[in-house]
Amino acid sequence: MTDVKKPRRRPRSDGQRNRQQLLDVAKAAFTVGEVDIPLDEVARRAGVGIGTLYRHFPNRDALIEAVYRAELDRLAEAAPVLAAQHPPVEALRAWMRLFVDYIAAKQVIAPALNGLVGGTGALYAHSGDVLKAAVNSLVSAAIAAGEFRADIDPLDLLRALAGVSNFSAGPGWEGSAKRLVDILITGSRSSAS
Amino acid sequence: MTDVKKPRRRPRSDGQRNRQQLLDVAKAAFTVGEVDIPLDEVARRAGVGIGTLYRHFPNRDALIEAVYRAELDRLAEAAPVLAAQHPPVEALRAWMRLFVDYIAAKQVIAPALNGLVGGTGALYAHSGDVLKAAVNSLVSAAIAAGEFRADIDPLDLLRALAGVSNFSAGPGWEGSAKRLVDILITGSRSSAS
DNA sequence: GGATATACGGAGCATAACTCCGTTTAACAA
DNA sequence: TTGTTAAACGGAGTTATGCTCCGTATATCC
Repeated sequence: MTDVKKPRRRPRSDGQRNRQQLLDVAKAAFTVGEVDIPLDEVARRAGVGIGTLYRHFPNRDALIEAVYRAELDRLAEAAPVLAAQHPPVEALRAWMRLFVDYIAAKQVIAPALNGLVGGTGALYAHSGDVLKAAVNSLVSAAIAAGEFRADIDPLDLLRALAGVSNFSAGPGWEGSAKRLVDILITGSRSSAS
Repeated sequence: MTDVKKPRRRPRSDGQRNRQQLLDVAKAAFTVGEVDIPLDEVARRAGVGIGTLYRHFPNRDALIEAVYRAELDRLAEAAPVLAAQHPPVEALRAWMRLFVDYIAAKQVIAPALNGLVGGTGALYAHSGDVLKAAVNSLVSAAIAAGEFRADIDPLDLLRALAGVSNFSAGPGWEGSAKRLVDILITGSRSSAS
């Protein structure tokens, strides 16, 4: 019953190359706002056949997810680094701001996030976890240091942050988002009422 | 150049009836989670031809928007009522909780919200305004009463709230969302840090 | 160099969005 | 009530796009 892996052969080099090319093209398109780009077009730009695209990514969501996941992983990786460099609360604040910056710079996350939530939700199952773990560690540290109330749910903060990404249009958006980070931090402090 | 209106005739009754029927069917479908329901199916359930649907709503987004807008308007209307019944901060808290309840009860908003943000964005232009006005009045009152810091942007709170609607799956979600409301309120108080 | 698993490509199918236009009907006036 | 007409209807047909299928090509390994 155990899932046996028998990698009889090393994965083919052309396969990996094409896969990466597809991801690059897709990411580039999403970043420019072409969220609804036809998959045929993605394949064309990547210089591969449509069949190849579908072999690597069984459907549109799978492709978006792959792009999305890579970005989120990088964001999550920043958490431990920040935790090592700053006191708990400031580490959290810095991370949340990074989150905002990240969304502001690459439109990948926000648009990809939408249109997926309504779908299978399978994306969140994983990607959620990796981010969840990141905030979790930061918030736990703040609570352990007595800076945060013990009843703060890290997910709450993540949710609020994700919301901001939905509105990532409009001028002055970034500053607004960073103010929100401060509100959230302040509201979570143990000294607060 | 002024936009002249000459309603030579009263709008036809069957037209209005069909339009309403389409809205009802669509709302019902969305509420049950059938966000991707084919428009032919919507027309069929409403007992009208596909042509009729498209005359009333030029495309899918227009239909979703119409449903969505009606719901948001109702939510916005609650703001003045609550403001009359409670002191400023509590009115805001109550309204934000209503927001959460609303999302929890009817899945209309969350799924419809997604898949539209990535689109034309025209939806937010209006619907945003009506909600914006609602929160604005509540927050302004709280600031005027000296309960909130003067630099609080009502939109920040709205954004955070909208984010929660994205994660409206998973157990214990509602309680979590309400905790977030409290965090936001606490973080906005003038007494805080 | 031969065998074979692995990957490729793109024609073709299915589905769903959206258009077009001939037919029907509600509103109004005489 | 009946005639006129603007308004609305319906659904066949067009187009666009997601996705499948399978014969061909090639990287890997021996």
